[in-house]
Amino acid sequence: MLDDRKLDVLRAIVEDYVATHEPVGSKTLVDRHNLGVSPATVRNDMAALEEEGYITQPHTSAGRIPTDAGYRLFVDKLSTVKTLSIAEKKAITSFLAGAVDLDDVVRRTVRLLAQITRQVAIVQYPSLNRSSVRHIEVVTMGARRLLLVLITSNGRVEQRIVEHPHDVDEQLIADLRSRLNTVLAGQRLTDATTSLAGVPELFAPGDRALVASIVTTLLEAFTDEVGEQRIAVGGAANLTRYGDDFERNVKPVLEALEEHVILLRLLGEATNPTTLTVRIGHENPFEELATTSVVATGYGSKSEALATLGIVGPTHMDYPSTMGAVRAVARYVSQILADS
Amino acid sequence: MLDDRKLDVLRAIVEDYVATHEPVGSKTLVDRHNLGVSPATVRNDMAALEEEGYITQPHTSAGRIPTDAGYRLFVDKLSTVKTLSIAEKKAITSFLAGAVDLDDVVRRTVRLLAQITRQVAIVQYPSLNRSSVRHIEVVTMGARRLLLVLITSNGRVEQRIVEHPHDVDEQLIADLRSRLNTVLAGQRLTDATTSLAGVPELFAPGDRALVASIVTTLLEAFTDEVGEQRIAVGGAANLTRYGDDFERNVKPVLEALEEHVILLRLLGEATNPTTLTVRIGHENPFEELATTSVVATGYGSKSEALATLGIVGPTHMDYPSTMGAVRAVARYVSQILADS
DNA sequence: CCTTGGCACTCGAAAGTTCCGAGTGCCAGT
DNA sequence: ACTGGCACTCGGAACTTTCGAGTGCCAAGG
Repeated sequence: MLDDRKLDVLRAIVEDYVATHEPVGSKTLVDRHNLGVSPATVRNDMAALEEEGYITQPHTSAGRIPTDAGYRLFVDKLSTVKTLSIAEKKAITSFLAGAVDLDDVVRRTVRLLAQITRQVAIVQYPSLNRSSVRHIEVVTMGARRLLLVLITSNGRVEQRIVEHPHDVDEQLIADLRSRLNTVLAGQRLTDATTSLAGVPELFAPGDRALVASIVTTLLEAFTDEVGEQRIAVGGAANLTRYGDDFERNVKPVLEALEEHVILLRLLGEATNPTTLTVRIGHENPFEELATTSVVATGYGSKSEALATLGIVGPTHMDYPSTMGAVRAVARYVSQILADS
Repeated sequence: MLDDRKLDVLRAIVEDYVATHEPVGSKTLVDRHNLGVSPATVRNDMAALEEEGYITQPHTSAGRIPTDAGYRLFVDKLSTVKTLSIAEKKAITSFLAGAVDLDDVVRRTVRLLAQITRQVAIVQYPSLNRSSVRHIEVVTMGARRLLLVLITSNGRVEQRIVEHPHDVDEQLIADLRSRLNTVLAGQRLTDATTSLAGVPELFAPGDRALVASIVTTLLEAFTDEVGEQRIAVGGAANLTRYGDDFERNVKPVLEALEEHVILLRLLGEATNPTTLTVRIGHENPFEELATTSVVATGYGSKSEALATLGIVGPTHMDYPSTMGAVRAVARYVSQILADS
């Protein structure tokens, strides 16, 4: 039904449309891409492609543009992910190498991804699901306030403030600090609940109320973190290149960028860093983003994804380059994180 | 030159134009606002106002719109900052009260500000300039890596990783931790340089290289932080309400939002929380943002501003309401921070 | 049987035209 | 000093015309 030449024509249409953002007709197509046939032949092929639902006409007498299905076929069968140039790779590593801490890695990654793809970039912070407790610090802040600091194995730091009714003995704090660390050090965050259960009983009855409230806050911090899933976004200015029809294309994306819950659903499950997820137009779970595609992948260790990163852009994006960039960035970030 | 009625007319023009976004003529003006005079009289006044540069005509036969100077006069002399309703105030306090840590306060503030002003909100993280060292933690991460955690008096936590060539003795770490805390506790970040200078000499010659590198990293963290000035941004989706002329109005703002250095200059110096800074159109330091106004103010303690927050929006915004909202949010955030 | 040149046809976009009325400035009258 | 009246301006909306890229179909040719 769809022989090789028809597929060639589809590929040419996609490439042309992505480059020009204008419906492409049979004449221009044979001019620009050297398919060895006449416009009339191409017309027949186009009719077949339209029949199959891969391309469509915006209005009766105009060229064709790819449908979501057309892009899908293009991505799956007709294109190969473009690898970056050596210069680009170098730029990536050197840009990421300057990061001073985990937050900085994420910030730099977003910026980088936005710059090289020229799209809106989204990076999920590494999840704490798999991480464990490195250290817990308890510090007094004024007479009746304590600051809890949680340091996790992947370098993330969380803090919580605990208020308490009476003044607290420094000795008690020191005691608490050492006990918490003994009990929790090396524990998975998800396992901490059981370990913490017995802690209050180790203290004198008069102190138990305070200790219990600290333990509760700590547990909250653990579960919050496991669930919360922070996200960084960048490159929103690239939305201005979407072309016109601002209301339909740009506004929904801007709105989605504000809602991290939506972004998480867009990014989808963290995949293995070698697998790219591409969601084209209506394939993504939000109707308002029907003219928008998502290219995402996991990052983290080779075997196990820590979190997801990706880009959001118009369906008529340059998939091979974008996919190459996303994949490359994910790899290099994984490398940086593995090193540190 | 400009009697009271002319000023009334200017006020009416600004209010009308802000409400409708359409040039306003003498007839409609008299209809909507009950100035007790005829359109002809208003026309004369308008001619005078135009002469003085407060209003202008987009084209010969259209109504007038305020110039930047017109808005300036309106803000300075013709309007009073609108106070929020009790319901709004309650909503603010309850929304901010749920914050779990400093980062969360900032995130919530941005969101809140964006929502009630329906503009793009910008919040600078509290500066460390005035803050002091609460605690320093040194934790081993694997055999050859140390994590430094700096906790400041205003609850901010910074982290740095230090690599080192040989394995490190736990005893040395404990020693280092206690000495650093002894030397630094309560010190202003800006004063820390001198205090830290003598620290390496307190250790055995063999350990001094390591200690020195830690001290250096710590100092870097101090100065970085004092200089860096992090920023949170939200409500970009409100840009879609700018009206058309996307390229001229929206694009530059989106671009500015990516550049935190630019945002800092836009926000300007932190002022006392009771003083609002309003920068209208060309008054702000970037030509591309000539159609954009900034409303900002400091927040922090009553006497001393910690940092700045504000909004960015089109020059034709509702200044009284916006200013009221910005001021109210700044006050409530200050209160929250003072409490914690 | 697939390909091609030819041809009549379609229809959106761009350019041109007309029309309307909100808005203006000015002046004479109260 | 204010007002009603009046001639004038000119941008925007609505309509018309023109243009040409693009199409589908068909008959002829390898």
